[in-house]
Amino acid sequence: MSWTDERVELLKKMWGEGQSASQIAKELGGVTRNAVIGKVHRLGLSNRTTSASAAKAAEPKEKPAPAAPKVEAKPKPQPKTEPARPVTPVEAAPSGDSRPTTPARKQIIPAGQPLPPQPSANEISPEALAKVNEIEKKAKRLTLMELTERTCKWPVGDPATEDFWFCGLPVQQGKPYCEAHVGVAFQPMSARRDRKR
DNA sequence: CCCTGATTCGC
DNA sequence: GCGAATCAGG
Repeated sequence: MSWTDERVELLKKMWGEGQSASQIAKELGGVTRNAVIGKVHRLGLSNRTTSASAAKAAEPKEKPAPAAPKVEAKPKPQPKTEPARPVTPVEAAPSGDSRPTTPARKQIIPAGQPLPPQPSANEISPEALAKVNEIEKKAKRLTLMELTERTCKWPVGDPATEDFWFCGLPVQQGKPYCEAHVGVAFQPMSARRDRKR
């Protein structure tokens, strides 16, 4: 793959939006994050005020200084312009009953505790649900204590019963859930589709 | 260990 | 110009 105008443009756009090099590379396809980073540098756009390493490479080992005129004409302090960040909606806080929806919820009803009606929770694409049902078979079934940064925090079952655990599969980068659960947690809002059956 | 970006350098 | 390898940090 080569850096066509379109690809470069997308690169610029995404980079500007604060997307990571790996995400951009993934989106573009055919390139590695290294390629993206390399290109970013060549294009001149580099440090965004973002996480991770900001400017550590600020001290190269030794520079023979081949008469580098220091062509830096960019007195750009810090526009302090927070780029529109994607923002991650929820940080699953499995406390009490605050679960998004319980897909594979069994028909268990805690004695005397009728579950509150879950209105619009059934507007999830069948595909996504099916996917969830599948992965839940492989779920690590972790307890609250076992959850880590990279374990899916999707709750399964009812907290009031023994049938309660967290997915625990590897989370999707940056999200609190694994891929499958991200799929049902963050519905584009129009996964609507009338299956005629 | 996961991830991040930065730099180097042979191609 | 390109990007893998490497580096450096969180």
